[in-house]
Amino acid sequence: MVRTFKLGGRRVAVDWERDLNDEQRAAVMAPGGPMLIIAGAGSGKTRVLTYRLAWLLAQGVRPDRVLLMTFTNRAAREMLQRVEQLVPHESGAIWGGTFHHIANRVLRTHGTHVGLSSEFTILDREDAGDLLGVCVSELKVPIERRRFPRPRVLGAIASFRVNTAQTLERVLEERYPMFAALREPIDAVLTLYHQRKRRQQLVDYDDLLVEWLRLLDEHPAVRAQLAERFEHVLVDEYQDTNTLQRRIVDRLATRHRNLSVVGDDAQAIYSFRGADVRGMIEFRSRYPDTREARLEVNYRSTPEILEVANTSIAHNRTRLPKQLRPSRTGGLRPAFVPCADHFEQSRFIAEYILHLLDQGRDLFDIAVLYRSHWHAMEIQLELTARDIPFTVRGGLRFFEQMHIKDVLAMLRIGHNGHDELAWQRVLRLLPRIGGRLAQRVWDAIAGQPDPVTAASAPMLAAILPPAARPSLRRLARLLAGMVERADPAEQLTFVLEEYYGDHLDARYPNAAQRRQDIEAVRDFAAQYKTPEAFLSDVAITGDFTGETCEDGPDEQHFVTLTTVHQAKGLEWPVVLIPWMADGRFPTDLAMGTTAELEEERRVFHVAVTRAKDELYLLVPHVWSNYRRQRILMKPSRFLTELTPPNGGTPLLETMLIESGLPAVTSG
DNA sequence: AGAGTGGGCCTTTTT
DNA sequence: GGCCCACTCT
Repeated sequence: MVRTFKLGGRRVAVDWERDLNDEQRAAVMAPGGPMLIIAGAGSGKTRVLTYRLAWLLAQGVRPDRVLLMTFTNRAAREMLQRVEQLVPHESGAIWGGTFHHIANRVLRTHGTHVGLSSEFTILDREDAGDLLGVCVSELKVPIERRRFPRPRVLGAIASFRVNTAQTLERVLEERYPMFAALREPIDAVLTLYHQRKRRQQLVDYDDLLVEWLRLLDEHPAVRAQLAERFEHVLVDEYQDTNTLQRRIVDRLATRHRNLSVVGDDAQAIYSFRGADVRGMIEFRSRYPDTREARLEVNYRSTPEILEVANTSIAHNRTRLPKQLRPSRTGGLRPAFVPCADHFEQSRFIAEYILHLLDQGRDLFDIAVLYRSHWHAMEIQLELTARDIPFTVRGGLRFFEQMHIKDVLAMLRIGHNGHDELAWQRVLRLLPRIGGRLAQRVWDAIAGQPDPVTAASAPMLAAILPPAARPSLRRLARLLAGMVERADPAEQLTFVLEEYYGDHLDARYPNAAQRRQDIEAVRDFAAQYKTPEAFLSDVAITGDFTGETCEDGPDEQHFVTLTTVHQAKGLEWPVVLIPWMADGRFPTDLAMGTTAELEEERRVFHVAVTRAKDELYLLVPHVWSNYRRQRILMKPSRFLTELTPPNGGTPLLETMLIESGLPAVTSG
């Protein structure tokens, strides 16, 4: 059945019959109203969302009246591109992106209602931490009560509070009991932090959402305007939304009530960020007339892999029961690989990758997925030693690396001369200037209408000790030259050539690599016309590394190393999961409560369902920790619980490591 | 006084 | 390995 529609003078043809199975088609062609699409891993969730969008457009819905909320900007981009191919329409007309991205867009135009000028600056996590640190020292919190939370932790506490819409007291009791006694000083620090942000027009990630919701709640006219505008609201990865986000969605859908949410409760893995699966499980209680669609046919994995996934997740109590059904025929059984220790584990991974290559696999076919970044350390060393090319997704996000943040800080000063954090950062880079002198310079220029000009005033250097004066003069000249250039790419080139390149050479052994990084940023920045557009995108998304890989001139192939969290939504023919030991996966930090353990099991579920053909689960039996103590590890309970109690066929094939590996080195 | 440097502590997941 | 603190050098 091919239905043809006339749209914008162009005939579009989509074969809804061929491209979709019955389950998918029901979801795609559903009428308006609230709809919950429960989409198991690999069941074509993205396809359903894109075809749903295409269907709506084909029905005559105007693209600019559709809102698509996704978990990453990349996901939005990919879906919208696909929709454009299916149903040609004006590019960029559909609003799509992460909650933070859309919030930024909304607040740049309507923010004045909640006290934000359109020029506000977005703080990333490190900036927020720096500012919190300043607040702690300003309040002179009595640190003799030793364990006062670090700025990072303070940020996490503040974030958890707003994202779950709870009181500070409650958050401390439930998640940070060790700090419960410090509620008052913590509260004082957070209050000061909030005041400082507002006074300087600074907005952290959470503020984007908080202020968006406040805008909708306190300004009925704005809410009416936005709710009227978005005739259809679609939310991806609904299982990972938090209270704040769900409230925003609810407000936006008040007028038309055409709200489609898609997700998989078995893949809810962001509770540490305030997300709550129950939001999805209890969707119907908020929208009693919800239409439900289920996608349970898995197109990705072999039946053997799915059996592991199904058996494992069945141990969870908080879930919407479902069973992934294979569309593929039988393949290899997933393998359990016991290793003597984590060195042998790394060697196995390296050698097995070489073995897979011999069998005709490509490096791109293979991924190593782990629970925490540091689990990959020895593996990286081993792969490097054997010249196996690999890429590490995440870890330090690209834009969070020190050298990238340094040059971005210069651009931030050019965009907003009153950006204190950027000034402090840049000033502290200068020889003979540390935190104290940086503060002194900032105090001198902060009140000036144009701090960049003020910094070049000849008299200013007099406030510094003689040794520090030349570096300040040089910085002033640099900034003055930079702001003469209007677009961000040129500014970056200027900064790199005139100053930062030398700085790198003098300071880092891998200066060439860092220089390349900055050049990559410059190339990325070339698509932006103004520094502001560039800087806010960079602040909200670290979603850039993928781009360099694809657009890079060298078509190099590599194995992927990534945390499970960052692997979500991706797939590989061969997946290796190291550290399948209790205390690692599940991590011992999340084995306290049933809820935590169930979340860990969902992380495992995500990991397993990334694999298409082959899955290897590795357990090192001994771990030598940083104190060189040798610690015995037990196989993960996620593996032992897979074994049928009364002697059925085991789900895993034990794969013993054959000799040929170098002898285990001691110490 | 404040910048630079070496030693001890610990390791979740991220828009 | 990364981060904070205490110590030493200018």
